[in-house]
Amino acid sequence: MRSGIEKQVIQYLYTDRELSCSALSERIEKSVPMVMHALNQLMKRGWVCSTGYAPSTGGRKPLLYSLVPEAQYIVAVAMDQLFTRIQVLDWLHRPITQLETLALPLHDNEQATDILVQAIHKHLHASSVNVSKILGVGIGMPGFVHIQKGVNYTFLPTPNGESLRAYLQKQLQLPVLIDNDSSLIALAELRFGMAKNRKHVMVINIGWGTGLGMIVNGTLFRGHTGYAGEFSHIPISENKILCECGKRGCLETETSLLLLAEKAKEEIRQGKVSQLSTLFKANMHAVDAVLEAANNGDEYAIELLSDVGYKLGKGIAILIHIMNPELIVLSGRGAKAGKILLAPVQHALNKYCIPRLLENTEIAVSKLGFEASLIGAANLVMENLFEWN
Amino acid sequence: MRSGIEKQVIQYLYTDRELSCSALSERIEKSVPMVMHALNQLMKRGWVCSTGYAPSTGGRKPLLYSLVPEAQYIVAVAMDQLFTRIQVLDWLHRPITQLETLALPLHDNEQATDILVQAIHKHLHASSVNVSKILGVGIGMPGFVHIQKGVNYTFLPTPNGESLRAYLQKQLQLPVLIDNDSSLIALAELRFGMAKNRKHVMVINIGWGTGLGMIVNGTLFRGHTGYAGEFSHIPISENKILCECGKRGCLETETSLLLLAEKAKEEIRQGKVSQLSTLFKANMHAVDAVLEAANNGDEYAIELLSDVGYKLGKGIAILIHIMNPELIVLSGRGAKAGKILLAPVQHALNKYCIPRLLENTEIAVSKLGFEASLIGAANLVMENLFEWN
DNA sequence: TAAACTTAATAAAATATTTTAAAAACAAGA
DNA sequence: TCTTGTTTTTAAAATATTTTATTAAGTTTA
Repeated sequence: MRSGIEKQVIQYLYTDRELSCSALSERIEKSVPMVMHALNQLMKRGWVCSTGYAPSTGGRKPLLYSLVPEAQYIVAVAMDQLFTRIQVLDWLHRPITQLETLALPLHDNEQATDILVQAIHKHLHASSVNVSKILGVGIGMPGFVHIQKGVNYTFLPTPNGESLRAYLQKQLQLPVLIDNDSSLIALAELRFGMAKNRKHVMVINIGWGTGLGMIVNGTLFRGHTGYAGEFSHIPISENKILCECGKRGCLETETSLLLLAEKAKEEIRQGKVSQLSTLFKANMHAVDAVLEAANNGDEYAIELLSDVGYKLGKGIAILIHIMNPELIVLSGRGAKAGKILLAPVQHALNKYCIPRLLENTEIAVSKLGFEASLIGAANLVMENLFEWN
Repeated sequence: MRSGIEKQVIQYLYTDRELSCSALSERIEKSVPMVMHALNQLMKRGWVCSTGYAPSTGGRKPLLYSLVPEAQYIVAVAMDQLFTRIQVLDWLHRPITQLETLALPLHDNEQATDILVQAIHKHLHASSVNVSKILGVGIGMPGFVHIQKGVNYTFLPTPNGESLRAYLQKQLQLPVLIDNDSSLIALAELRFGMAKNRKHVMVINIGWGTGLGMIVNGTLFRGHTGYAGEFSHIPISENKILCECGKRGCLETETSLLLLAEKAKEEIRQGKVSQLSTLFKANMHAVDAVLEAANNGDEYAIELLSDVGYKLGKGIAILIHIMNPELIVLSGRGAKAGKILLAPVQHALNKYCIPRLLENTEIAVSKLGFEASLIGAANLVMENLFEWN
């Protein structure tokens, strides 16, 4: 990739699908002749093609360009503490292989890394994807991920302390990029979701725990050592419950869906009346059961989620005071029940936020939903295009 | 100012005092010939001069350049809720006039703006400063300041709703820049203090209240509508004390030095033994009395400040979790007693922070101290050089 | 103490990039 | 329908910027 312009053209076409030469020129802030040159180079390589004319806006019709979707593929991997999803996507996020979900608990799991490698290997072999067309593998994972070093300090250990990224790269014989799951969800929202073209957005990853991906000045914010957004462990609660992190009073102890599901199970056992009693027996994770029951209007499930929403809202109030974002996006697994969470979150914000700050902050539920993690993983590969060795 | 390079040369020489052409070239990321040209232009104008050779680092000695300190002056104004300081500074921050401090309470004060105007007018007249050499007036002030609009929504009202900046500009017949006081303190730390050359720094403005200026990605962070860093009103306390902002449980209710002084006065009245009983009678603000007593080793004052420090530390723990900064600077009026605050802050951080985050976060007391506000105000003018109309 | 290696400053050449000009394609109003 | 004003595209010219080469000045090593 000679010119930086070519790279930018690819990235803009990836996020915006179809753009004219002059539109690209404005975005990249380079002259039309230079962008035209880059487009011609990319067309020669077969990565870009023109896709007809856009309607005139008062003058000559602009010729539109877009990526050739099937020119290159990306392996997107979205991991959480319990499940891992794998899928090959093209440049339009269209699935090339069927989504594969495997149960892969990461906690204290020495074999996790090798299971992951085997799963990706098998996925690629089972589907007859042309491996030479694969640009790279993007993996979103929980834990303290150091992206420069390519290390995950929390999960997915490697033999003899090699960096996870290097190990995966060696095993898979493909370029591999890893990042924190919440960061990738935020990235997905920034490029393709509700945070698109926004500057300051907080994306809440409502999953087994509570994650945060921060968009600051239009880019993903990582902080000094890459661990910014440790939202779930801010000391805020007086409940004294011991958190996984070893401290007490973490926000996570009040908003974790995993803990909520435990509580629900216990109360159902003690005779609470709810749809959940049957759903819990179905082949479905307890958390998903609660989310589904709430969406079906089950009073008890709604009550449980509302409580989480209110506590979350108090945490978000802190976030708004410090960051003054224009938008808060509720995303991740819990976005399925986003509508139900929205009201109590808003309620808490009204109570805990200075009106001048709140009035300019929008609260929304992700439209990408649970797909955000996969899209973010794919996007990670695209954003780091040709920067690996 | 024709070229953007000239502006950057001025700004780098302003913050770094003396630099060689090649050092400037590296910083500005422009070739040596271009920077040389800009330097020559600026020397023709009499704003820049060469100041001898630097020691060799293995080859030819570099010729150093710096600003001509007395070429232009800046009026720096640092306001807080009770006092306003005014001083004319040169390009080396050397005082051209004597520091003037006037009591100017801003709360519910309709005349505040005109008093400010008159004070600046008088200050400039009394000292015989050549007004044509004044580049502009930089003012740091508390309240919700919207810098684009040049408006302060909290204090300093203007007749018939004109923007504060426009009004001041008209009245003073000089370019005026306004900004939030805590932001300017952070800016001062970034350019001349402990945050220099750092990327992610949180500067705590310990004053009558508790302010926060945020350095993110090496620049001052303002958020969506410019009010980022409303640290003091995060809902964190269970004390239920009604805050000025109208909410209960704000951090400010636990860390405000003004409230602390009130408490001290009350307890002294009830017979508490302390140096404070005599200091309170001196011609000194009660808050300064507490700070001084603490520095003198007064047990009661230290106890009061330690309590504030611990509460503040809990708030800072939240900040660290969200922002993952490399450095926290305790600055502002309270920095005088910074050493006393440091221990309880550190104590709270050890208790409330995830070790992995804390181990990469330095906590320090500002060396600029109370001067930061004036330096920040002057710097505000320099950073917006030639951008006004 | 001279040769070899550094770094800095300047001038000349080469390259990169933008600006301008012109042509093509289209819309809207007279 | 023709004219005028837009916008896009391409080519040519002008400008901006960097690269290279050269000279100058200094340090280090043999």
